[in-house]
Amino acid sequence: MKRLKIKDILLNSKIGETIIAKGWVRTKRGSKNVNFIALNDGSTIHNLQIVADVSIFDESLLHEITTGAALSVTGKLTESAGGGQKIELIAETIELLGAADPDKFPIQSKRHTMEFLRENAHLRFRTNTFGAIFRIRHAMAFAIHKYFNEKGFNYLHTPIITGSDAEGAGQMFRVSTLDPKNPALTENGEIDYNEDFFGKPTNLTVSGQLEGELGALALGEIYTFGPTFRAENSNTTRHLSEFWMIEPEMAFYDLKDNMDLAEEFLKSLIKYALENCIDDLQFLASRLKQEEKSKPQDQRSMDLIEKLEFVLNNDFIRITYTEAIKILINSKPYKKKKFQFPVEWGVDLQSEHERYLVEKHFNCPVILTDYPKGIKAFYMKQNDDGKTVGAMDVLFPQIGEIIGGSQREENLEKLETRMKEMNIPSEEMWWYLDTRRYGSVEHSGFGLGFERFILFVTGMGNIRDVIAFPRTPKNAEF
RNA sequence: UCCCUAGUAGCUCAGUUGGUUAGAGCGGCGGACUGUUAAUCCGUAGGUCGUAGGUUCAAGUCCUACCUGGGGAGCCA
Repeated sequence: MKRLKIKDILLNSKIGETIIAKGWVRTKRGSKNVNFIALNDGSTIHNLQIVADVSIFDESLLHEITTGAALSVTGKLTESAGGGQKIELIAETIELLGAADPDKFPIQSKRHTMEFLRENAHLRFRTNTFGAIFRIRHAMAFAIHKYFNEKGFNYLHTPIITGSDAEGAGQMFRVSTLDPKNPALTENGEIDYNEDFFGKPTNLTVSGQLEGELGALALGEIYTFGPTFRAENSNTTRHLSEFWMIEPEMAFYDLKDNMDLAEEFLKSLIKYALENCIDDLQFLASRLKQEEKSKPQDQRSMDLIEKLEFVLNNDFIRITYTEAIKILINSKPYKKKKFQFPVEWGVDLQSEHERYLVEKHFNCPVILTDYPKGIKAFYMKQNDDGKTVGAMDVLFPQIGEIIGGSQREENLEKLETRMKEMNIPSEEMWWYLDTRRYGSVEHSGFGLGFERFILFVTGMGNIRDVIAFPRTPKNAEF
């Protein structure tokens, strides 16, 4: 007899069949004659109810069936006599695969705080919430590859270790094999990187974009999907030191093509989640609703599934940075001096401004384009007005910037001038500039923060709860 | 990094203007119960009050420093 997964048992198995199920005990309830065991094997949010007649099992065995224990159960499927489920398994044999000392096992069959579960990240997979989150996370990773594959994009593996410090996306983690206590020194007493593993200073990547462009300008369309590292001392609900990023890069795409792709891409992922993860989404939605009950009426947000459907069925608002500034200057909070930070053309928008636009003014995802060149990266396409660049940021309610992208500057001269202005060492970037020397074409790309997107789909509030083992300043446990 | 806030039983929390032996619910354990749904009922054990100093006759409670968590801001995806 073959072991069946609980998902398949609940979906396909027939009343009267004798089967084997294996999994972990969520709860056990008992009375004099019969014990009920909720068994979960991670294949679905739903549990299989095991019915154990007390008279046919050893008392010591039943005693060891506690929350967290692993069991193998053989029995016959029957229509459930109780109300909570359609079918249940009448146990004939129960094998205790692994006990879980009830005095020590930290996960109880009750609500735990997210903080407590974060400290028990090795066991939190065994809760309904984290089971749902990680099944959805997997489904979204799969849907990303599926989407790009179907569009003819090539998955490009850009390096994790980079010798370039010109990516300009923030503080980097150094990669070195030098002895930190006694590093090789030059005659001047400085660290001699010639003696280091790669013969030069190296770091963990903060973006695969520059290498991605090299691939796109030959393969046509590529995407990367890999870990990204930022050594910034950020302590927020939306930042990780190690996170996953998806970076498509497309030849012959202008800014509008780029936006169209970003919007279609995000919607296809949401659609996939609604079509394939509805059980888990419904669980998270009801969990969220429970949590919202403690909040004041005006701070409650839309139902999770309604929110996903709303984003799926509505066009993203597309406006330029310049138009956004006008809207902000005419806004109530601006006139009442409620904004903490100034609003004027040329300064970067603060999250209070983005939140106003997305959550109050439009109440819809917004794509902001054509930012002042002074606040954006060197590689962005310089517009004809001489003041702005072809950038685009996709802003989502509650989360803020979920995608940052741009059309890339393909003109060698303009790019070199801009690099000089921004003190970017162009000698080190010879390989990047070569793409503009030989057969340069217009191209575009963007970066999607995977965990930020998972936050949106799951409705979770803290980015540390949508990655298995979060790395943040002062925390690299597990 | 800055601002705010918290740290008391395995978990979630209460603990009054400083005052005797620090409490509750859940969980655990023991028992009861004809099918439960986070079962229910009765009983029971369980504490270096984050750490180190200080003030005081007396500190869980006040002060200082540090550590850790949470929320917000900045940096960004």
